[in-house]
Amino acid sequence: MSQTTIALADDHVLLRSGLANLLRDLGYEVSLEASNGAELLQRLDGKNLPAIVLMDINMPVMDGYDATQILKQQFPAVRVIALSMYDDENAIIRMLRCGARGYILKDSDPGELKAAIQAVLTKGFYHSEMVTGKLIHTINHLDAPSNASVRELMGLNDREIEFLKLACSEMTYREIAEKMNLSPRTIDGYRDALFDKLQVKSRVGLVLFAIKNGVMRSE
Amino acid sequence: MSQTTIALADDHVLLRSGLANLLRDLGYEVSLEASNGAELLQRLDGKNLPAIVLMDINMPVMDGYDATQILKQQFPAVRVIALSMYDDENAIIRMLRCGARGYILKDSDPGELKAAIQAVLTKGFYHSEMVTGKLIHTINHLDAPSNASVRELMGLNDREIEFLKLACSEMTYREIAEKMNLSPRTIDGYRDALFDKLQVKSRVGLVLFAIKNGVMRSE
DNA sequence: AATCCATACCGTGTTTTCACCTTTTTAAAA
DNA sequence: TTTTAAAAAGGTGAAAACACGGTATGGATT
Repeated sequence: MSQTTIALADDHVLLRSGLANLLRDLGYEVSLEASNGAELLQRLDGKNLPAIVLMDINMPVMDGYDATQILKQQFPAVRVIALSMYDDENAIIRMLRCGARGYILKDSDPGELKAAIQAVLTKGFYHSEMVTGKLIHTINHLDAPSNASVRELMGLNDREIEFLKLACSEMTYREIAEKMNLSPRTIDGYRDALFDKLQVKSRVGLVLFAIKNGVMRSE
Repeated sequence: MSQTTIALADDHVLLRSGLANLLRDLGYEVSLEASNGAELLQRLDGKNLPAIVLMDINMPVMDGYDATQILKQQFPAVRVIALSMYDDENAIIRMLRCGARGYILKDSDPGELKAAIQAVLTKGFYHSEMVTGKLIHTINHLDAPSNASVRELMGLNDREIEFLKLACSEMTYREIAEKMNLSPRTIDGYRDALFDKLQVKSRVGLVLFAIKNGVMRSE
């Protein structure tokens, strides 16, 4: 069985060389070293593709996100493992969305690097506990705040929340008034109260607030 | 150190009893067995709370989703591990969103059950490879339609998409015109064109469309 | 050169939205 | 019963949004 080939994309020369050495020690073949995403893509010629790319995120010219995305659609067989300095939640999610199969920190120990590579080769992905934890956190906290919390946080009452929901539609205030069995003037009052409470100054502001806070999702 | 107490909620008597036995064999104390979510909540009295609840999802009267959600806000200290027959992606996500700290299948082996319990006790969560895989899949595929698809589907051009993004703010059209270096009249034109293309009839409609189609999320 | 087409732009008029300030109604509290 | 507070409703005027029917300009196309 032939050796697993790996490509590197990282703008820090020393880190890149060190990493290449380490990978060779681990028994892999480093077939390509690029200093940014654009160079990597340009030097991949379609044949002799690496099995895996270790991709830095922050790189000049073209960063890891874009490079991964393009790589994924151009050469779907090549699997990307993101390589980053920080365990930033957004970075992780974003790289995964771009198609990365794994995400490891630059200060991981060689054992983890090898584990990641092997997992990606055999199972198709590698996700450390750190990544999983962040993922769960995102799933849970990206969850829009409930109506209850909106009520409490912003001091909105049932009627105002009902109005807010209706404001997130193409109805005019007059039509909303009808639907709520109130005078248009009363609706004016609700609107002004919400403008004040939510610190917005237009109906679009109301809609954006409602969306951001998950006021809509109830029905 | 006192024994870890665990509560069970499952409508299948046999499975429940078997599970209780197994847990006792593993060294845990089973303090409560309920046949559905409502019964569980009703029999938790605030003191003598279990450290962990093994929660079935499909139960009569009140299912695992609602029970977990209520439990979470009523007794945040109690940690829920979901227990399910199927590795259904939506079920997993939904239970995690409801506040479950772990998700294991009913046909897992006792070792995994114990691992899950210990992980939840010590780290606060347990997520098997199966769960992580599903999560990644969701993150990648639940992805909102891209700008590209909006462009294609609705026939919007770059400038229109740029306008659409700005329309999702509290700026007036006049201000948007300034920011885009165009006359307010031109903006009128963009608006009218979008109203037509997107089949909406107000600025709120534009905002709702943009949100629904993920036009915003780019920056 | 004439035509087409897309983009940018203009005029006018109506409706809706927003701001500010006042009054009536209702229901609970003193 | 009077007081008080909140909800509902109103008047007015200015700004913004919307509708409709046009014009000007600069490429491509023929």
